[in-house]
Amino acid sequence: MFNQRVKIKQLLSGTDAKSAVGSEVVVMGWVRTFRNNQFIALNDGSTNNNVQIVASLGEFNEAILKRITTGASIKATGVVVESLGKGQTVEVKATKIEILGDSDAEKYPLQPKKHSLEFLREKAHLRFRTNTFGSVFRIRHSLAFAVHQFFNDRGFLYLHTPIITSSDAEGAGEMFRVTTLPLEGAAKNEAGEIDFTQDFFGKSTNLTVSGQLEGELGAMAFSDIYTFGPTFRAENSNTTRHLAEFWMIEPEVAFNDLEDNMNLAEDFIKHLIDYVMKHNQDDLAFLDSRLAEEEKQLPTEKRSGLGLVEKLKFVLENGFERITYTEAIDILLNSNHYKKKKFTYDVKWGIDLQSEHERYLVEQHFKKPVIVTGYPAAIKAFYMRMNDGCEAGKETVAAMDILAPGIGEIVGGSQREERLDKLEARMNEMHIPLEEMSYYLDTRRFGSVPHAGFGLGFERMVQFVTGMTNIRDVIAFARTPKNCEY
RNA sequence: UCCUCCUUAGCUCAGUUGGUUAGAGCAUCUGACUGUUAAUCAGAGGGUCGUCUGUUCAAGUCAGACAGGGGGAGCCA
Repeated sequence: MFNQRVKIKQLLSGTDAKSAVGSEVVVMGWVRTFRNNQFIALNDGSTNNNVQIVASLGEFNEAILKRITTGASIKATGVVVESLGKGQTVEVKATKIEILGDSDAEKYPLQPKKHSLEFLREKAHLRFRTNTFGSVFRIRHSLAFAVHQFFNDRGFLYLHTPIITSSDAEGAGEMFRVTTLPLEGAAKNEAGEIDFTQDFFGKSTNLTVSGQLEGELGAMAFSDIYTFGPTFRAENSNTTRHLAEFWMIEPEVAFNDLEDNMNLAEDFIKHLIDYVMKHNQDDLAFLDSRLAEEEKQLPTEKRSGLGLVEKLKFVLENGFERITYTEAIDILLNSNHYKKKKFTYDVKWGIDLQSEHERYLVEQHFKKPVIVTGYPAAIKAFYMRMNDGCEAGKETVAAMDILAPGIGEIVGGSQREERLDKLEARMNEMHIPLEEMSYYLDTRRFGSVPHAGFGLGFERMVQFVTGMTNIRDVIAFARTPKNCEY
């Protein structure tokens, strides 16, 4: 057996470290730096912290030492000793060092210094080896685990909704077509259009933009379900908050109303933060200090004031602000910001809230996450439940968006329209073909119940917890317009 | 898709009102030193200044087009 190593995280962890002193260990990993021709900072990705391997002078031949370069992989055998130097409590005094894989120092792109995120983005296959991305992706892993833990503990069923779908009724965005038809010379029908009956599925198909509709079907049998999978949008969005391929979590719960839905979403987000704060302290501490350093470069008025860990703690300890859309509009209209005409987009009842409006509410007015409910029906999707007793022309739906500082919309959800007649009327109004959605309407025909759900953009959550400002830096290999490397 | 900024050594960046041989730190190589923490010291190599076109006696510097990237907006998660 080759692998009898101890993971660096375990080797360095408080109680284990002391008790290991005097014992022989094998560690394997990649060289971060080699200082003074004696001290190897070795990392294996289990933690942000490096273990220091000491190659005492004169005990190793030059040929081996020359090959200990940044990026090289080594296997070191040695004895755990209390460190003579500062900066670490224990270190490994090497008795044997084997080079597993050389790394030409002249060609290896990563250096023991700060690189720009833009540069590292172009070296996406190597950036995992940096402190920043190491921490980001360990936290991403923890968040994914915490998602399943949260729902599993609450008796939710993890429903795998399809990635290829034929439904295009939700209108959540532009879709990627899935086809095996040839690009040129595809069969045409009598009308001169491409004949999709000749296609693999016998109809036009796309990559999913949301698992919600299928999720609702599951909730109508299992009561509580969630999905967690990749989602695709072919929108030409070039921003720090959008990806063409991203991961989304969509719980759907029978018998929940909008308030239950909000409570679930708030508990969920807090659970995710809590889990990471308990399990990724080193990573958060590193990202915290990284952000603090970055903030120092900013002019005072642009600084956020709260450190990353402070921010997460604050969110954990305080309730999310809950306001209606109508209240939000009033707050905006009464703000000095509005009176001084500082908004680019006008504010009046009926508009969709613009980024600048959301940012004002979250970052200036409330300074905490805000849940906005009761949006105008005209700007929301067909499946959202119509609120009763609305003034004519001011119909609202039981929608809710959670807005987070620095990210904007992190959750979008609603109580669904469970009344068949109302749902059909709404679909007709919005020109959604009832026949194609017959399977969906069946849930309202046979034992319909009030139910609600929401979607949380996983990458946006990772952004929020890590403080990374560009969404391309929280997914391993980002897919964005004109960019599908690796 | 729109607005805006950027592109100079492997990396991060400087480069004056257009002017002769384009600079620094880190990295690399050579040597010295040796309990270092992005080690230090001395020296060396390394650039068709994003691409193309134009203005000019002369372009890294001015203008235009294109490409790539950043930030913002829209669409949304």
